[in-house]
Amino acid sequence: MGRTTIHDIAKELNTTAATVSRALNDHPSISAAMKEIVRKTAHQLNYQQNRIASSLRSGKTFVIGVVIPSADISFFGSVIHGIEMVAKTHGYNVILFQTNERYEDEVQGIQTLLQSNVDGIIASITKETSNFDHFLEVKRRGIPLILFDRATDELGVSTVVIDDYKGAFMATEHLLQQGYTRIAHIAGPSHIKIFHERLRGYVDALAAHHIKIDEDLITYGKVSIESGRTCTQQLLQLQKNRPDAIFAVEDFTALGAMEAIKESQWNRPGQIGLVGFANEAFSAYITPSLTTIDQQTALMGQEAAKLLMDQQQAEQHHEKSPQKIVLEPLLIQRQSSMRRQTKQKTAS
Amino acid sequence: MGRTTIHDIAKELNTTAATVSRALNDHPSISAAMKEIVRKTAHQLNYQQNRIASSLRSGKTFVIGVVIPSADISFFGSVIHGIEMVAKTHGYNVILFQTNERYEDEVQGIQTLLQSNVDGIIASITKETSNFDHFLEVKRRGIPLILFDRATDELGVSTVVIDDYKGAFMATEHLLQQGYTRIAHIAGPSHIKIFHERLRGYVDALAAHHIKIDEDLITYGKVSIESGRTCTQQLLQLQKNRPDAIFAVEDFTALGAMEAIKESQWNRPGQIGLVGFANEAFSAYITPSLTTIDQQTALMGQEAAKLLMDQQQAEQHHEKSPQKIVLEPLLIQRQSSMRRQTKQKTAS
DNA sequence: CTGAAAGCGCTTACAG
DNA sequence: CTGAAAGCGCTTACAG
Repeated sequence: MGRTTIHDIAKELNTTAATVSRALNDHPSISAAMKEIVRKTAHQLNYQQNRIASSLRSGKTFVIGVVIPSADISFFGSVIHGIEMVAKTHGYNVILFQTNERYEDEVQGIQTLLQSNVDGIIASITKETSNFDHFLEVKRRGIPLILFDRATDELGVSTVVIDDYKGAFMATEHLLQQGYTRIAHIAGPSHIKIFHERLRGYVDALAAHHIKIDEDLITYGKVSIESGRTCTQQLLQLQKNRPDAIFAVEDFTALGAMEAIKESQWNRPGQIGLVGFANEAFSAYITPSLTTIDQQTALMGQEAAKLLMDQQQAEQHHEKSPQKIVLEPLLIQRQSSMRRQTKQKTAS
Repeated sequence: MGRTTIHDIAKELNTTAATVSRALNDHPSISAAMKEIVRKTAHQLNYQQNRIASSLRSGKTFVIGVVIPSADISFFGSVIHGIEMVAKTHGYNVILFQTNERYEDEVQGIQTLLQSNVDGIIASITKETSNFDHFLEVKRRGIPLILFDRATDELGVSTVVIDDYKGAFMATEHLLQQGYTRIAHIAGPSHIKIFHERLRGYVDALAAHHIKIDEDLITYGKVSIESGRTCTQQLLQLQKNRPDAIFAVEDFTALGAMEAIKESQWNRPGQIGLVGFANEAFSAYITPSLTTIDQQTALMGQEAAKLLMDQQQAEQHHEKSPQKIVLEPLLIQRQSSMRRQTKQKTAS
């Protein structure tokens, strides 16, 4: 009864725990013969290292903490998928902590992770967070910290984000290339950075193609299906300069826009172009399927984890200066933006 | 430099680490006055317990391991959401391990979790797994194990599943109540338990309403959009007894069926009823919106975590006999099954 | 190449 | 009510 320890193996072989430990950890000063016999015996006795004991002594836990709003949001589910995949290949485990967008939970999460002596933390901050003391404590302890998506420059840590500006630029340019000329934008609240960036991308894409910005074609929504519908109804009521295409700030807004278009008199395929942003799970399956911008969510997690793994190495040597990784958005072309409705499948 | 330990607090107060430890853990034999001063000092010195050290000594880690195919699948994302929420309120952390449906990864995951001395494991087994030795090892060590969704009776552990039979029964009965009488079923591979249960629910619902089973109306698909489309095309070609409704084994199959229906001559609203299973993210947003069965995924995680928390208590006293929790499926009524197309919104 | 010894930071019987 | 001491299972400078 009771798990096999290195002492059991040592006793079996008439040697010491120190030697067994070194052998199992492939320490260079142990003879090949010794390593061999130790490993064999360990296997025979069904030995499994006690990582807790190892961690306490060595100061390394091989655990990283991930702090996200909710695993129930597909975006974050996909990111932690990427994180865990990379972490695993480097021998690290992942502790998951959800904040549910609450600042207090975030503070508590960081504290628990510090108590657990994690070797690093990857986080996406809550919408509520404006005080960063808990993250500063992480830095003060010398624990590598990576922020993704919801990042801030205030902390001077490495970040992984997607290029919202470029994504919006691509979306708008795609509509132009399809031959649309009066492209409207349903924006989100401008004080939120990602939405502001998407607005900028839209504006600059038009400018780059020498199209004058028409303020009437920019409307500010509340990032919801309902809001997308309402905004679109307004846009379609414009007397002159009615838009012939809409770039919506994200897919749910686009979905509402699509409904409004379908209910309008301009409901023929290709009549009003539409592009969303996010590549939500539903966007491939609605009718018409929605052209959108993919955010490479799993890649985002992988890159964040890779940054963290790099910093694990770097710790020994010298502090690395914070890195800023900006992922390329991907244009996913589907039916909703195609000017000429060619024969296509709904799903793609 | 260096974290505050209980020894630092003890020195500050001219007492011993033992007393500090007891005070912080609210041990009954410590005076209220002592507890008060210890807590104050701990706070002043910014003390945080080292959970690793605590775990090594006490044998309890307050960590549970969760083993799932992938966090990138919305079903599992939702379940781990539920698990983490409950675990947190009980002071437990969650280590996440993904198998990506590979048996070897599952074995390795269980091994890592055992090395980390987790206090319990919640898992959903891979499609590949047919050898359960790694799970038996968990049992042998006396570590509580809970299986959800992909469960097996072979291990004699507690499980949380959804009532697939009942969900299918409800789906079929709903179509009957809408006035459909020739209800077809696109089934999945029958050797997979959940699909077989859904087939049984369909058959029994018809029987309960004295409707004779027509073997021509039961077709076996491959659980994909394409398969749903093909199967539906076949069904609609039946000369006599053409179905007036279809119950699809899951939502992607239903999506393919919906496309086939729309492309057919029976494409008027309410002409052919359709119900899916799973309440996938897209199902509310396609046109028409898809009636389906919700699997209460977050609740599944919560129930699994609650079972595990119960067993943490029980361990001290006596082994609890394994429990089997069967969750109620929820019928989500949307447009695709409505006989009379009343005025409705697309999303609900 | 191997061993003896100390110690990571806690918890907890055993005394008093 | 508090203290002295042992020990959880490892790792790792220090000797030889």
